[in-house]
Amino acid sequence: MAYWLLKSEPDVFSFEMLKAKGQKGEEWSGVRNYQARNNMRAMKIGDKGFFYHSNEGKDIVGVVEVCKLIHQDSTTKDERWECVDVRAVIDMPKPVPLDVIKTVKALSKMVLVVNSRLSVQPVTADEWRIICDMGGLKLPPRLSE
DNA sequence: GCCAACGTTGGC
DNA sequence: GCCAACGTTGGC
Repeated sequence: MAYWLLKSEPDVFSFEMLKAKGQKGEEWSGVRNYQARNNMRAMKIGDKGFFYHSNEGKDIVGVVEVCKLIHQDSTTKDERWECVDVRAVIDMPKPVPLDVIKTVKALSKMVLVVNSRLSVQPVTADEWRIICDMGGLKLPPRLSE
């Protein structure tokens, strides 16, 4: 299984809003960047991702999982743009801020740090474990629910 | 609000 | 196919 990080501006679409969608989750629509889309193409059902609040908060606030594979983005007819669906899994007991992440040497190669503009990015298993730990998640969410 | 970094567009 | 111009993102 692979790990990811999804960014959203909380005043546009926050983790709270995703939680309100329940088990059905929501389309991760609106991505108009090939790299980000290609990352979504690589996602499998059950893959986990961090939910990051950009602009406001600038912290990882929760964990999501992929609940529907890549499909046409319903917000456009342009066939280049596709997306997956994700649902909220759990809150970070203690949100992990970007400025703290930047102080951790083992996280200095994170895409979030190196290329802050990519809205859907891969996370390594090591990065996943470290951030879950920092966020007070006792153990990383299980490989399958 | 500014601006650096990045991606996309389009003229040549 | 190059690259200048432009638009957007997102940290600060």
